[in-house]
Amino acid sequence: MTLNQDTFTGEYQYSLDSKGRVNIPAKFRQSLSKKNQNTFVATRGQDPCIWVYPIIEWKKIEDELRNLSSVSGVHRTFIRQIARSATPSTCDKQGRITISPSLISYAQLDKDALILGMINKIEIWNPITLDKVDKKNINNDINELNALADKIVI
Amino acid sequence: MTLNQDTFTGEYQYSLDSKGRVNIPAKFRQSLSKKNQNTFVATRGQDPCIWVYPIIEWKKIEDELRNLSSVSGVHRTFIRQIARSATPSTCDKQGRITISPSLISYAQLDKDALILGMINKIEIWNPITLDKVDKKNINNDINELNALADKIVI
DNA sequence: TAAGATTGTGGTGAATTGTGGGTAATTATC
DNA sequence: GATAATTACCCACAATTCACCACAATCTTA
Repeated sequence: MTLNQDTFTGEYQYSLDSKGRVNIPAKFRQSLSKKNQNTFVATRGQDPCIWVYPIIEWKKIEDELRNLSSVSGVHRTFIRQIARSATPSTCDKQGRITISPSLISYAQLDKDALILGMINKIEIWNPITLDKVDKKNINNDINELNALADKIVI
Repeated sequence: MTLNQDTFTGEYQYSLDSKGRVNIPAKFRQSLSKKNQNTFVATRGQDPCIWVYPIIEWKKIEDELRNLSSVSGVHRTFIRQIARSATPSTCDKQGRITISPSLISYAQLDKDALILGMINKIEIWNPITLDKVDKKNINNDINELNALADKIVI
């Protein structure tokens, strides 16, 4: 059975090699629609991880950013934070993308890279970091989860 | 893979040479549409940095400025800041543009130049200055930034 | 269970890119 | 109008990046 296109689920532990390359899980590559031409855009996540978008999806963000006026200081800061770290990367024949050094250091990536499917995007974590963040969040979120129940049915 | 044209993302650290030349990142040059004929317009940014527009994009800004009424003192000041320092520059065969001495001193540029993609334009910073501005912004605008992020980032 | 196909990882060579310097053309100055 | 200064253009080298190849481990299928 074929799932939705450009939709990512699951968890994979791969290695980041000495040249900053990580493998994109085969299942993710299969889900990726042809339009993307095997290209992703990696950028800073809101958490200390890397967000990887199919390029088609990223272009939507780009269009929204384009409509923000640079007369506003807040807008400028926002655009800068998102845009400066955004780097496109096409899968090589082995299915890997290259991560820029600044993103690697932002996500504190070492040898191990944990790849998470997040439906419309992919997250890359240092496993240790994710562990810490998970533990921290367990205690926090009960109220907000209740609020979510109004929005989504599982 | 072809991204949107005339759209710039990413961060690059290059050097400003003794003749006031900076390299335009190869990726930016590839993104630049033919119509621009490898020509940019550099001007003062609203932050202490240099803004570099593809000439086509710059012409749009000129049109917008034209429509601002000079009756308003704020408008006049705004137009003056941007217009007086605007200088066109075409890439040489190595992909560099020349920055005018007055812009160099405005952005307090030394040997190192940090080039940022800002979607529809390019920013050139002294890395140290950007660092300071970053730190200042982190504390100020968090609420507004989060609000923006909720709207735009997916 | 065995054979085939697929997937993840490391390394190598070729093409591209960034940087410095030198020469010709243009502009400004006296 | 001649000279000096500045600007623009071109060449060459070094470093980096990118695309490809090969192997080993894993999964699939008959």
